Amino acid sequence: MTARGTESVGQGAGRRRGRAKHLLDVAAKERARNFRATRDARKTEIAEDYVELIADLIDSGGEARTVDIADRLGVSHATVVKTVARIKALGLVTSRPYRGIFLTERGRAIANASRARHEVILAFLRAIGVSEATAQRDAEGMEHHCSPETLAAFVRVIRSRR
Amino acid sequence: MTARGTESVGQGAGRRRGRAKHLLDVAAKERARNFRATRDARKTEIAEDYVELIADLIDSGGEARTVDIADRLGVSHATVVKTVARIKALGLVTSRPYRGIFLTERGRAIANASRARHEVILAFLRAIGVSEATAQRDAEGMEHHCSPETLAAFVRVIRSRR
DNA sequence: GGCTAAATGTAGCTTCAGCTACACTTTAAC
DNA sequence: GTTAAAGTGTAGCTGAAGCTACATTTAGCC
Repeated sequence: MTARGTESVGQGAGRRRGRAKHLLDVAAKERARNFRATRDARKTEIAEDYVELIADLIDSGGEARTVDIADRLGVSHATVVKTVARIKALGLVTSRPYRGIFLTERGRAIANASRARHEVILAFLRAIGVSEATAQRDAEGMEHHCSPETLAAFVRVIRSRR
Repeated sequence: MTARGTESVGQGAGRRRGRAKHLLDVAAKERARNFRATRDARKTEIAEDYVELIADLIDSGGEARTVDIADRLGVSHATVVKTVARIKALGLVTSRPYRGIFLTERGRAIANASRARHEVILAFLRAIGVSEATAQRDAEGMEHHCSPETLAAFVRVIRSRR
């Protein structure tokens, strides 16, 4: 706060250094928090994508294999191996060499929550008239950035359109 | 397709190797494309966040400085310097040592588009009853994952609620 | 005009997600 | 039972985003 900036609060657009901090900082801090939250979401979304997909594979076919995950995600199998090791360290899955990949209780809980959110967003997008293909695509991206409050609002919209 | 997998299409849930490819692959490829699109979005969203913020700073205060960007984004100034170098290489901004950061025409166009999307999402979230703070937060994250089609649907919802 | 604090830039590290290339197991077909 | 293809694992690279620590430049104040 030792800014010897011009305290001339009549800023305007032309000054070069020293801005009126104080008030503006509040909004800035607020925004920084939002960006931070988004960045944090970015870090967890890959883990969520994996457990959600693994749950799908297990539930619909019996087992989750490295190749299947790689195919569905569109990445190389080596990337899958590495990422699975990471989420294993996080306690979300278990695996033994050359055996399949399984969810821990925590992993299963996250997968279920993820899937529920995904379904809500998908249903919501369909409800407001978005085409199936686009809904599928956008839901994948939006999924990790919708707070419970927003999801609740989505549910209200879905209900109101039925 | 030299898979000597059991061509027994009556798959079920118990088999270990060799799955019925063919039909299932279509859905898998489709999904892979969605994941790929989301990953690609992830790569561009930081660049978009930067140009959008730089545009805001320029428009509302006259100049975009490294510290201001760092403050607003909640990252260290070193990170900003590095990222600005990257988006400069992409042709979105210009800068000279110890001088401010400015948008190129392309950068300005992207910033404008980004801001427009942001505003639509914000208005939409407010319209369906999401609180201001949450709307601000979620808009930040959703912004990069809404296709034009979805945005158009949002606009329709906003209109229908006025 | 000098001095000092703020701003900026640089160096070098970490983690993560992606890749290719190569090595090793499993398993299914014969 | 062998054997070769499919699947899995490992090594080592890249690029991006983040950090801290240190060096340099700028500019406001006296």
